[in-house]
Amino acid sequence: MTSPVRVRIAPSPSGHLHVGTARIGICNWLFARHNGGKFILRIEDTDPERSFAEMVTSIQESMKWLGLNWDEGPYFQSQRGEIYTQWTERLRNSGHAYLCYCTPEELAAKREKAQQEKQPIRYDGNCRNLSDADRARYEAEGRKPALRLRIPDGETRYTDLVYGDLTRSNAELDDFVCARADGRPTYNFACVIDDHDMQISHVIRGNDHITNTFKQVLIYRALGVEPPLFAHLPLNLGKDRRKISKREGATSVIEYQQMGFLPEAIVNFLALLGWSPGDEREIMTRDELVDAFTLERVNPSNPVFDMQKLEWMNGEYIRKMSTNELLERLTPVLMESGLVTRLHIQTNWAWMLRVVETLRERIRLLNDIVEQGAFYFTDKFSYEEKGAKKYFNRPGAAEDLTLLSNEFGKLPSSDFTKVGTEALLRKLAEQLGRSPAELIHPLRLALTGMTTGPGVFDIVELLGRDKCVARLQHAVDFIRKSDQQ
RNA sequence: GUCCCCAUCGUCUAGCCCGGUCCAGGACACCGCCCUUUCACGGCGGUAACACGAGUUCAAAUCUCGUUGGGGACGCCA
Repeated sequence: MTSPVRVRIAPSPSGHLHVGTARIGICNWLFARHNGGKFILRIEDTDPERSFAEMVTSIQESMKWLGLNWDEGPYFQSQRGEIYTQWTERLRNSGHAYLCYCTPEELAAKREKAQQEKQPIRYDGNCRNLSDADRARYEAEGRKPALRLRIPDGETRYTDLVYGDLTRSNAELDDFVCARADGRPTYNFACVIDDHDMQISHVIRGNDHITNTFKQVLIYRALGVEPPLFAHLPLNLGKDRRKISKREGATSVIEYQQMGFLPEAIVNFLALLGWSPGDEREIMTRDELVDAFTLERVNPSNPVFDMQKLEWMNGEYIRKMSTNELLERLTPVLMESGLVTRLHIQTNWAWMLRVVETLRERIRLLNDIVEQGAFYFTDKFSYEEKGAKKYFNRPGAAEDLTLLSNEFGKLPSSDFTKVGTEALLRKLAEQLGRSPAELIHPLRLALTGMTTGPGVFDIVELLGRDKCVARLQHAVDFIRKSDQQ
């Protein structure tokens, strides 16, 4: 690599950071880090109608959350007006562009007509060869002209680092607008100016930009400037095989964050969408990704975003993490649920660690802790209907639980351990001539309201004698009450 | 309508550039068994793919062409 590697991610602040944009960002970031280059953040906010300050903030926060630290920027296109003006002048004077007096309304009408008549949708070249008199007439009407690039005959080609040699006939490309009537640049023009001005070495973006690339190459030529290298990545599709959209459910990184996904899992998963290291590794650390990432290994076909696999991967990361770190990540989730306060977590850290220990291999998302672990923090839960039918709605159920409650109550608290209570229950079962499971299932239901969950004696120990006894008695009351009805 | 791109299990992919080692490997999901107080974790096993048709070749998932299917682009949006 002769020139230094400089890549960029250029989101437009019309919404939160989209997972598609994030994936492109990850690839750019990995490419920069792999090559010891720079990763630049540029905000494409030339359209004030669709640019929101709070989204600029949100995008940056999501980037940071994913660990995509940038070396330069954010640059804002909205603050670069003078630079564009200079280049617009240069383009106008180069003779490669001309003024177009057609109004947006006229053009829209023509486009619609062409579409209805199933004709190619293209600019008709109305203003391509205007005489001075024509121009004067339009000016007299008060029309403000836009600046269009005059596309030469022939064809345009470039070598894509992912898709290889690509060619397109210039006849297929419109004379497109570079500067609007008010002087502001359009996307393609601003993009070229910025990439050149920021000395971007590789433009790595979604393959929906391939058509734009031909146009941009033409701009570079008209300006007499050397274009960067281009690499287009496949587009990740939603389950419906279309460009991932709102209908999909979660489309922005922030939503995944709120669902309880880990940033490292998202980065790992997204990096593997359309790219693979070539061996059979799947769970890869950030460093491993950086080390292995090359454009050559990008698969050109569009992948489908598979949420189930993301969830699996998130679970892998949860299980890999130390319990201490997991608890730290769980803390905000727990607090938000209203189940516990931060103070309670902090003052009971050791106990919390044991709680997390019992749940860690059962959760895939951080948020799963709320539903699955609620019983550790509150007595206010209802009994799972199916479970109650099966374990409570049985002759002798109340008696069994009463017996268990009494025996538990008699146990000195020093013996109220996982081992101690299990031994007690098994002995009791033997005396009753029943299998331990016949007591264990109702016990779990009484203690947690659920039929699934951590080992019941872990729960017993963590809850402690008093809570266990109280919950058993509450269950007995519940059974007697429903028996009366 | 025009143009561009893509095509291996349901999904993500390895293999394709440099044809034989591929009756196609891994992962998710699914199914079964084991472990077990439940669920989960873990272990073991299973179902499942080279879109189709021609051609080149002794030999094609791999090369060529066509068909079909999918995606994208065609804005004074980005």
